[in-house]
Amino acid sequence: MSPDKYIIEKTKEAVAALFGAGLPEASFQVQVTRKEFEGDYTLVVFPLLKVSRLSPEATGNAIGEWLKENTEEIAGYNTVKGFLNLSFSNAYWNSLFSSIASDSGFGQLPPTGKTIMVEFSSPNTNKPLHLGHIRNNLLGWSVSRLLEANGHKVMKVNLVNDRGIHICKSMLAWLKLGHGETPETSGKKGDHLVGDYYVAFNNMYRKEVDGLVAGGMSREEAEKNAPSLKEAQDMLFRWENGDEEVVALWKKMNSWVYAGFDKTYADLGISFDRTYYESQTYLLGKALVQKGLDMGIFEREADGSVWCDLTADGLDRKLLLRGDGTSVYITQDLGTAEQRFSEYNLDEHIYVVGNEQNYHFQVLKLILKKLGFAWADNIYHLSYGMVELPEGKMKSREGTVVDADDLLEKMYNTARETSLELGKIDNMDEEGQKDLFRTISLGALKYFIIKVDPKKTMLFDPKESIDFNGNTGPFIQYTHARIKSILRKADERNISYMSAVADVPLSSKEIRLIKLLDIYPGKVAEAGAAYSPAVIANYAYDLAKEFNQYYHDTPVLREEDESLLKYRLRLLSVIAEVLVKAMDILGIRLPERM
RNA sequence: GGCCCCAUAGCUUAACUGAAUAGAGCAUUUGACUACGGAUCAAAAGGUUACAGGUUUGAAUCCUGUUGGGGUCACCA
Repeated sequence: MSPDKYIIEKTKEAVAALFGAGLPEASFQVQVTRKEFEGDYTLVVFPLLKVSRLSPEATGNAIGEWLKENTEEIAGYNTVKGFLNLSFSNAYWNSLFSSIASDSGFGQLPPTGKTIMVEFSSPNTNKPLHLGHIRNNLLGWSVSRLLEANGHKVMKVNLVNDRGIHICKSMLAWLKLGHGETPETSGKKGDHLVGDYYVAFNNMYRKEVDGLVAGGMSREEAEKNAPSLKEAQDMLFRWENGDEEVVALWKKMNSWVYAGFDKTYADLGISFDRTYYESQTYLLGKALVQKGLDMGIFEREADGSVWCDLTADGLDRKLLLRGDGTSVYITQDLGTAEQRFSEYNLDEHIYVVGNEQNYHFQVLKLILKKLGFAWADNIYHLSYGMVELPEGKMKSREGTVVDADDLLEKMYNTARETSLELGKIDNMDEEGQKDLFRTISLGALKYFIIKVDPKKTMLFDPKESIDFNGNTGPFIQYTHARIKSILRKADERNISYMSAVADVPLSSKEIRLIKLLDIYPGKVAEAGAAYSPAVIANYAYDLAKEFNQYYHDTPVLREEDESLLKYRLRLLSVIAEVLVKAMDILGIRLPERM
């Protein structure tokens, strides 16, 4: 049993024995003792004063004395103000560590039987992925892994927005200006190629608008009537009516984009269990609109459009079907949600989508609830903040968008330069080096993004790139490489430490390390409940830092006492394992050497 | 304007359900390589947790108001 739970249980007994009264669970609060005080764990005694009817000090001392007398594990105590600091016996720490070390599934919580779908990434096919998508992808991936560690069955899905006016714009520009250019002939990655034509369209369009305005038309009129926009709209119409030529072009250009996306996803190390395409789902939801009309919760206007009035709930009126009977974004979201919940019998559905869509998801849940779906409550919008640059928001018009592929390449180069400079891997073969540079650069990027609380707007400075020192991914990777290096040396000396669980005296730093290891499963649960991989990231850093401090003044391999030597090596190996597990949740690999 | 989110050291950021002197990293200053990995460690300095009230034994955390920033309120997705 974990020390904090143990203390709570025993304190309950103490309170009953000493004061003859019981208290609710919430009255018992235990925390790790702060460094500046003597002790391992601290009981907050204030909530217990009600029944003790004594001063905080007297209450703490009475409970401390009782615990010391009546348990083997608690060896000492002191009370400072209202805080009872308890010290566990050395034997207790030894046995706690051995139970952690022998648990091969440590940190993996028991199966819950729940199935959770996580939708993330969800790109448009008219432009390449950028920094914002990276945050989305990394969050979606790590939350999925986190929920798996919490014992859930997780299904990762992507919903590709492959249809609509935007892709028609790229297609149109390609027809007019492309001269048959392909990824092969141009040497461009498919998503970038198509993205370039999207930009080209907008340039063409803007010129037309300016021309019309110069000819005396109002800007508003001009923006609606520019010929290229009309053409794009016509193309969308033809697409919706299955025009073979348009559909063939659409398929061709989308296939280029998908090849490009696949490369970026592979570079990021993420994958999906299923990919949905809007071209196949955009008609879903119409039946639900009819159902809502039948139930009387939706209303049809004279022009045929259908609305849901949410003003009574403090929201607005929401359009669900256009006057011409076609559906809008939310219509298909209603439909896909229903389809997914029934097809996979989901217990929960998480959407990893930026916070600019908070309102959308609020409306979505509310309408589903009004339609009578109990599972509407099991939809969770994992809303994350934007990634901003030092000069402010990323704006495609101003060319400040940080491209995902560019960024990955720059990170790779930085990692290579730094590693080669340090010269520790000169004897590694070329493939091994490349793999290492990739691991380090991705580790840096992923950690940098994931360690920040998802809901906060975060700042990313590409010029300064990303640090490799301090609270960073590479610091944790480095720590792991150091531990592995020590363990390799132990192997060379044929020291077998894997089953070393002797009764040895532990230093305070060793106890701190064991304490940290012990709270890992709790951190996984905490992070899972909050859908926040950042908790795990910060935990891994704490553990790595604690190890570095310990290691600096404890020359492990020089220890002459054999049982102590083996014990310490075993401790290091468990630290390395836990680091690997924690970082795996974040999608970050830890190299054996670097 | 209505609704939602955010505000912590010069910068980037922690702090689970309220708890001890608000933790880190970067940058700055200083110290530690005759090493089991210096991508390290030790130390200094840096805070009225935007502001004003309130609740509480106790508030960065909860409540009210103010200021500042962002988002959203499309027959776009």
